[in-house]
Amino acid sequence: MLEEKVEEVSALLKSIAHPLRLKILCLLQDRELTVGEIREAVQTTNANVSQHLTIMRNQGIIVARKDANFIYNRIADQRVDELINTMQDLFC
Amino acid sequence: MLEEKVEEVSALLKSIAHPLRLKILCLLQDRELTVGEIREAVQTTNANVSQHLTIMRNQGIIVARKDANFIYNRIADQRVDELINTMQDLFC
DNA sequence: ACAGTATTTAATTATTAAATTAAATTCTAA
DNA sequence: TTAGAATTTAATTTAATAATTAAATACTGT
Repeated sequence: MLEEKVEEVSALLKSIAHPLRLKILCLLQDRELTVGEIREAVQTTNANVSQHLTIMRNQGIIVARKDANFIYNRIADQRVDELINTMQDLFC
Repeated sequence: MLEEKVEEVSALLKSIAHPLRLKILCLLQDRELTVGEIREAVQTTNANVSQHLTIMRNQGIIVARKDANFIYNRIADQRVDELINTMQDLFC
């Protein structure tokens, strides 16, 4: 793997390598969810979910769509979806 | 993904999600290498390589074999090897 | 315009991770 | 048995992450 790719991929992994973020990504595998729905599913605070979503948005993994005062989140990068699938196949 | 698995997989990802460690894993994909060989390939200090190897050994990703005063390292978990391959397919 | 809901931002604190340097182990070969 | 090479360990410093709380923003419906 080229140096440049190593940096890119390790940055991507870092943004997935947190229990809450991994959980969020699993929730978003087959649907889009609002911050509130995610908060409800993972049992933490809005601020906490929001901050973790921000990390993943900055990484380009997740995109948000606004509708009224709800923000719907979904996985932006198809490859990340495939990576999650692979990890589930391998480790679950 | 079950809560228990989420913890397990995110811990695994964390131990891969560092540029130096990812680089080391790529180097070890098709062979075993000593600490010195790895240090040479990644251009850092022995201590630094050693510490990163320790992290991956503790995670069970890497095993070491001692011969004379050399320590040969290799990937211990076949699934990690497959994960690296998948990432290369997806992102390289 | 106002009250209420959803989300983000900011600030603080605590925890964990990383790199560096030097000292300590472990083994070999003479 | 001692000098030298390979690796680890320990200690220190610096930096990055995470959670929490409170305040701010953005939008809705009345």
